[in-house]
Amino acid sequence: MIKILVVDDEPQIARALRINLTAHGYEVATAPDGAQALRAAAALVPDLVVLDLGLPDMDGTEVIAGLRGWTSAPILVLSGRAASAEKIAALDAGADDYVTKPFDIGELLARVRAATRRGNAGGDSPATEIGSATVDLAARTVKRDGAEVRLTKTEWQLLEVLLRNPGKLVGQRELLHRVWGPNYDRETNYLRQYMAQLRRKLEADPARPVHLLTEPGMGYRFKP
Amino acid sequence: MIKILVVDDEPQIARALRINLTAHGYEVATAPDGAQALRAAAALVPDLVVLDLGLPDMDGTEVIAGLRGWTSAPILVLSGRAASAEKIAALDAGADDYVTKPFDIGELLARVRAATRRGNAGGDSPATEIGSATVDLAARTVKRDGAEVRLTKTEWQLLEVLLRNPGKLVGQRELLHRVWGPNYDRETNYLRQYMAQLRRKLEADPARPVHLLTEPGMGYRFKP
DNA sequence: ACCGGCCATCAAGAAAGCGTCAAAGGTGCG
DNA sequence: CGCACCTTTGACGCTTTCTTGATGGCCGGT
Repeated sequence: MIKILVVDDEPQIARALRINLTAHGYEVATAPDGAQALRAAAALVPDLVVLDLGLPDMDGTEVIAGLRGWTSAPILVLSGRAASAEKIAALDAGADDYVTKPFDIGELLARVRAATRRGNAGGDSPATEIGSATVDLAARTVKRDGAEVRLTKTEWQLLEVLLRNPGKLVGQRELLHRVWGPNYDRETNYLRQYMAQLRRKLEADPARPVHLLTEPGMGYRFKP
Repeated sequence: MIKILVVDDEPQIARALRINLTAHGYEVATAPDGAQALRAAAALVPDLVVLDLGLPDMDGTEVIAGLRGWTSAPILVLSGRAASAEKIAALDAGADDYVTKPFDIGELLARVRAATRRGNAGGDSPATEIGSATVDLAARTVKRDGAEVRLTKTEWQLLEVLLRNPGKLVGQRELLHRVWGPNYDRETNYLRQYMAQLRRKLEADPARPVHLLTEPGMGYRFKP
């Protein structure tokens, strides 16, 4: 979850931002002035800071400088002042973007996405645990006891369908359709063949599977 | 020297930008339309692109998409339209900033500084190790045992996609799309050809690659 | 207890994908 | 205009993977 720190002394604006950002899946914290903003930033280590320049206790550039001392998280400045000199000062102090009030909330969200996109570029992907093995669907890697395990294309496709429906039973026909195509309905021997291979590569005891389970007559199930 | 590509169909604006940017120590190239912009970007590999959205031949978001396939250099959009929907579309297409005309040249320069600062200090160590070879994506250089290794344009594009996803599997369709364009889907022989050349130039034992790996039936992977 | 259905496992032949070599178009440059 | 380099093709062994068939075990129904 991406953490955003909103710094604004006007409660209604802070509240509006919090609601909008939270609704879009961000984790939001707020601070009403510069001192608390710096403290909150140190405690939370946010991934992005939305900073109003019109704070009661400190100058905006000081806050930026205080943040830039130890973090390189993007800083998106809000301000009522449209003067170019103000913008230049903020940007050169270390801000990444500058939006003048009144602002369109959709545009602000787009700028937030643009700013966070860069940080996410080399990011990690979610991994699923299967007993002693770790499966990374995005990277297409499997690690087991530190060693890499290689899966073939068909094995990946089958495993992916199961892992994307954790705990749920997936019918044999659905598995066949998703992996081999709509013309395959009754080739359950394919499933047996490849489930056995997956178990051999992932389960601690392939003969007695714990996570890749067979539901006789119906299908298969991945149990986390 | 930081290279900037200015894309604008209005000669006086392009000229004004070139003069101002050059005066501030940047190396500037210009392009009057989208097609030439993409060609110039491929040839120059700029560190930043200033892009006017009102181009005669292509939609602005198409140009952004075309650039984003190749490079992750910051894109600063200029536009006469102040509508939020336009801004959101451009930012979500991959732009990093959006400035409406008429703009203050000082502010633009500050935004250029902010965008380039992020690229330099953003924590990305531009040098990647591949066995005995050292690849610098930003400088477009490869050194191996002290000697320079030359890569062709296509080789660079292919290598860049892989290196930007370290450890991750990149599907062959995605590789074809990113390097040769969206009309290439099944020309896996291209991939074989160029992967072989890259391995010959980078791997210690091209016949038994350690870093540029093949995942049969799926794609290729760069393993650090 | 017998039988039939379903599943796991093993063992081939068939097919697809990969690496490599070689050579024909294109393009830019001197 | 010719040259050099890069890109695009084509073809051929070779390995890996997919497909297919056969065998034996487990379980519920008769």
